[in-house]
Amino acid sequence: MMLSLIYQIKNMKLEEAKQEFIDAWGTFGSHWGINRTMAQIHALLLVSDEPISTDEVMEKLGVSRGNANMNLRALIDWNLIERKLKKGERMEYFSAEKDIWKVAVRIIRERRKKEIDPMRQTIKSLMDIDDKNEKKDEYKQFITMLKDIDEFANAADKITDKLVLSDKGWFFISLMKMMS
Amino acid sequence: MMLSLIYQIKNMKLEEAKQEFIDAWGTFGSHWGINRTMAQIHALLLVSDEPISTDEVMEKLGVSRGNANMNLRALIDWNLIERKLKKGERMEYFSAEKDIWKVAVRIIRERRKKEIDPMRQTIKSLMDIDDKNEKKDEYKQFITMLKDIDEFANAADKITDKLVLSDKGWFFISLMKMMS
DNA sequence: ACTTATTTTCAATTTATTTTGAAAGTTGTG
DNA sequence: CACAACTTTCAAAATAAATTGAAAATAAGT
Repeated sequence: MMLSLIYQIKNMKLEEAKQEFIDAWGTFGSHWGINRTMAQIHALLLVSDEPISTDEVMEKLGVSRGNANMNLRALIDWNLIERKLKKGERMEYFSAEKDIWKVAVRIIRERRKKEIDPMRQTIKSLMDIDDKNEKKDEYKQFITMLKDIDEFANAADKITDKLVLSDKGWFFISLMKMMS
Repeated sequence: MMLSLIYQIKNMKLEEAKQEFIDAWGTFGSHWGINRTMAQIHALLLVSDEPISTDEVMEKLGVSRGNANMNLRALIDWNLIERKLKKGERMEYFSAEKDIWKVAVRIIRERRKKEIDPMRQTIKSLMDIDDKNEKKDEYKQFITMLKDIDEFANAADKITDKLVLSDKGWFFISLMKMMS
């Protein structure tokens, strides 16, 4: 009895820390084009040992069923969490990928899809404008700028490809090589 | 006379392309935590040979004076554009850093300030929670996760430091080394 | 000190994004 | 197939972010 009280007290800080982590991850996420609820659900699942149901998400984060559902689906799309079915139960439970390396890689991949790929597409199409002006300085400058942007985007792509394709140890070795 | 008409026609596509670039950069920017007007002003200055005044920005982008002013200031804060004074004139003109390498580095630096630094700060403070629980699995797992996040953030920091400190050629060489 | 040109500020408005909640849809079970 | 258990959808409401515009502040010239 006394023991369980102490246990409660001891546990307090851990629970507080987890809560703070959830909030921080939510704020952080919103700076990264991930909406707050989505990031918070993700954080909640990251710190939860057991798979969690939609109702638990609603309760722990105080959000509506619709919101919980939509963002759980989005997290599945991003491949950050997965559906877990408990035998005998119909209700869906969700658990997060816990390997932070994989998490980061998947977030980066999604962001690239939204942020870099469309820009490269546009830049590429703009470089196709007719070259009757090729002698004009203004024209040359513009094309040069587009090329430079594309070159940079290409480097960013290369790095993220590396990231996406390699495993953690491998990437860190490459990184060290690069830094030396 | 005829010549100037042809000149107009020829120039058309370049101007169209520039306009499309401005729009695209605006959309792109908004995926990166940079508001549309800020990104569009930046694009406008990137494709403009001559320094441009607030009034020209307002006219070319169809935005209010307040908006133009605020975002021009923000771009100066980010070190992406600078004030140019024309002798004899009181009005301010602005011109953009044209070196895309530098532009990218500066954007990355600002984004890191907003997105990575505060998160690392929080993670660090969460790792300080009392370790009376050190034997508990749940506690250990949580701390391990925080450590992993920090390790990843640290790697991201290292890469951007490299980026910020090196010049373009140097960085691309490092990149090649890394890729090999 | 006054006038005029220019920039800055910021409360109010507009626009964009997120969230709600209840109805509609789906699925498994007797 | 009817019911209950659960999930999905989406129009409406709430919230957050960007933009306006006009007044206040600043600076330059006379």
